[in-house]
Amino acid sequence: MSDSSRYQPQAIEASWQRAWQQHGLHETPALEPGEQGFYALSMFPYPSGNLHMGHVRNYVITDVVARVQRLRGRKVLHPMGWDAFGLPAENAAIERGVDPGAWTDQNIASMRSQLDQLGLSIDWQREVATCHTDYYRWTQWLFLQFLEAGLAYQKDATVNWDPIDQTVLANEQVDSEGRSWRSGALVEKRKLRQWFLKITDYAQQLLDDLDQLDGWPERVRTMQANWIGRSTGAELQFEVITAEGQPTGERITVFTTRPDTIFGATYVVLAPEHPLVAALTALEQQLSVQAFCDLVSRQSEQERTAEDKPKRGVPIGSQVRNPATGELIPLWIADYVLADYGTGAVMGVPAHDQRDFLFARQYELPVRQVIIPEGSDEHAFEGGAWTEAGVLIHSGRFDGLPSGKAKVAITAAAEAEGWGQERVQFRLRDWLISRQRYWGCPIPVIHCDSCGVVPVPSEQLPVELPRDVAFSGKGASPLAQLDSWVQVACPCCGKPARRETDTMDTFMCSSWYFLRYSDPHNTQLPFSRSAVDAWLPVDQYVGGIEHAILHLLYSRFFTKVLRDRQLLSCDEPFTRLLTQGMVQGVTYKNPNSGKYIPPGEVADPTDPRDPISGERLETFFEKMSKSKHNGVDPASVIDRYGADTARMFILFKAPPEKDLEWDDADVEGQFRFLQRLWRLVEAAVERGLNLADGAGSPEAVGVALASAQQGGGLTQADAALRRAVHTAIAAISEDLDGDYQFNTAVSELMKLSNAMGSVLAESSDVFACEALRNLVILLAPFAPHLAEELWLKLGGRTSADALHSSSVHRQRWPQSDASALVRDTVPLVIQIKGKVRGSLDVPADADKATLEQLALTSEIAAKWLEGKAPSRVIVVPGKLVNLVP
RNA sequence: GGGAGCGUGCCGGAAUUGGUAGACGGACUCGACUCAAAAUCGAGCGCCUUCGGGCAUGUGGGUUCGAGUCCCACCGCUCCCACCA
Repeated sequence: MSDSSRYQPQAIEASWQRAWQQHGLHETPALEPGEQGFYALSMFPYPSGNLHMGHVRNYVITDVVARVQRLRGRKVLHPMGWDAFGLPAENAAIERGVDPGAWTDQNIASMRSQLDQLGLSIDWQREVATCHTDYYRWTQWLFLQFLEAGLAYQKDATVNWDPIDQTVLANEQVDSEGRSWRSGALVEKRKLRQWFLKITDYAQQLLDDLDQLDGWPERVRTMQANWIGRSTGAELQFEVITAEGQPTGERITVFTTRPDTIFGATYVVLAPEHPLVAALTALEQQLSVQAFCDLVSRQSEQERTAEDKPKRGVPIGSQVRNPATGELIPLWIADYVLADYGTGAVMGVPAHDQRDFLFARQYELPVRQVIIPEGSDEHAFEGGAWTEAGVLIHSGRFDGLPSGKAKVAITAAAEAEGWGQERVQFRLRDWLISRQRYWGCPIPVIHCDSCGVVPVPSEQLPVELPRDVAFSGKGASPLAQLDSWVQVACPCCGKPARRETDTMDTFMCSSWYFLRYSDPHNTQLPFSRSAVDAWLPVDQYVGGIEHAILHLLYSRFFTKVLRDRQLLSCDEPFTRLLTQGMVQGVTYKNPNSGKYIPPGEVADPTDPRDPISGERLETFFEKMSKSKHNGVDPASVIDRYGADTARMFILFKAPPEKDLEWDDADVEGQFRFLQRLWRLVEAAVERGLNLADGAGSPEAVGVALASAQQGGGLTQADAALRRAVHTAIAAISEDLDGDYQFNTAVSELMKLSNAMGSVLAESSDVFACEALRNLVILLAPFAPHLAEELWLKLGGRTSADALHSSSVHRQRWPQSDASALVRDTVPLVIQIKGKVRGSLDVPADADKATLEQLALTSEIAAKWLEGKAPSRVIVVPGKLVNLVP
């Protein structure tokens, strides 16, 4: 075989990529008024400079979705951009003295060229980078919208301080062990004046509207609902009484979900940070309270919330009056009460709350049972809290009420008597957006001694990041140290004032990028309402599960705020969400030393040994990472097999939402499949088949079918071929509707090619052309370069045709012809008492009675029924007959 | 502790939603071609079997003519949330 007839992806992919680009094949068509476009979106990457397999999987999935929609005649928006602010650029500046902007732009260029090699149908005309002024001026503009709406505010806050990155972190950026999501450092507590967005104003909507999102994975919706964390209960007020018995006039407000247990409250606990602690501490308790508060403030979140940690606290001397019983009960502070949830104060009901119980036992506080199990006089309370609902006792006029009714009755009584009210509480906190870093979007406000916080007038936007900055990596933000930038005249009164030196959390920048794509070059607004309403919401969003809470929740919040500001119309930004699984690599680990061994150093994968010690290695699949040496570089795969093989492999190897095990042998197998397709087409070309002038099109096939009808029907080979083709069309179309099942879609392509391999040679030209035409179009979304090349080889277009109309990617998705699936006889399964005993070929149109007769008179029946008549016969037409003796 | 999900050959995974379990691919075995190897093509490939068949979708029950699929209990794994009052 000569070289020119071999499948060499390297020889075709780059040139097709260039041709598509030159002919603008992926540019977004303009929508007619009222026309519904299709918006396919991948989560945009941070431009680290290196494309990894996780990116590849993400973008390939979205690309297939976009390409299928185009073939189905939809106008598609498929953009890409860069989440380009963030710490790595600043770290590079500190470590290597490079300019963060230049460093980022270089990375963008390099990643973009890697992306281009994948053959993605991205409209690069709409590219955005969050660190460019033409983008971030609008991030600033949007911040001012929040400020104007009263949704952005400053407050002193105990914040998470990352001692390594020298910055404040949002709650969401601190993991369960109290470590920074980025640096891994144990987070400290500091009190600083910070900017917040009032996401809590939208808590209820963000929760309610999850119900609309039936195109989202259930678990993402559940995670968001948990994060928002709505609970209903009551705020109850406890009058403060000094140690000497005098009312102070103050009241402690607690939040509880169990107002029905109020009669069992035997003490009240404040968070150590509660603002009333100092005022209510009795003289003789001051030393111990001070010592305790110091101790708690030195603890990390992790130490404080460790599960098995004993609860600790001290009494502060004052008392409060239980509003239900009138009793005086002690006031404590304890480390298990959190300052920033609820009211920072809880009532202690040891009999009915496990934490309260442990605390009371430790400090010998009284335990009073006020709930017993329904329908029982027994004490369910046995050395642990009884936390279930039940019936009230020792609760005065509420005795005998079940918990549910008691909650309502007691809350109503509290409201009537002025010591409480119903209250809905959310776990969600306001979003802390200030960052004490340089490489972020500057917060566009000016602090003036006379005028206070003054927004930078929108015509002065953007507030540009200064470029002449020294990076030491120590102390405050570089911006704060740059007097020439900080010192500014107040826009309001003209007196000397100071710029805000904090920058925004990068999640701010990524909370609206999908809106900008609809109108990326607008210089008057972040986007026009007509453009954003024409394209939004995103029809299909694809990205990693790691953004299930953060990015997706913030984006939903932004969308709702901007809707309320009349800037756009939709309630939710993302109609359908696909969270793709991780890409895992073969990982070798020495179980004794714990060391990870690069696969290149393992001589025999069937008996993996440590190259130095010879010890047997553990082999497993795990998420690709540098430290585990289990990464596979996309560039090397493309070099060796081409992008189409990589794409097909990723789509075929696992369903999109499941983890994918990268296996070189399987990649090789995928490459072989594409080679088989190539040879199949080569053979067809040699035979003289050509798709020019509509050969094999539905019209041409229709004519051929009509004349075959006159001449006594199709040959067996033609009928078999048509059945294979139209089965594949139906199956693949279904796999790409609703839930995306790319893995089975690819397997259907394989089946079709297998079938064509065996019958194409005996088929007549017109049906062979029909098969080839459909095969190549069905292949196009998955392996776009190969499909385009095969299309050209087959004469689907000639090199003289204009690519932008005659490309395989501009064809129409085929329709399955139901008549091709019809067969004369079908196999009928014969079951005896539910067990399969054989099958018969029966006429496809046989009715139930005929099928029953055929089954009863079959040899299978004779053999298994031994002459007895069955007591029951179940006939499922087209499937089976079950004979029950 | 609360929530979500999952258990199918040697492996990744299919299964028209209650109707022939194991599609498709990988690995492996045999054969053809070759001096040989690779590639390619063909065949086989759940387990047991006295070759009639029997047993098989984590385990044990149940519903049904019929269960991987539905119900109950249990076992195991994964992910998310969690001193949230």
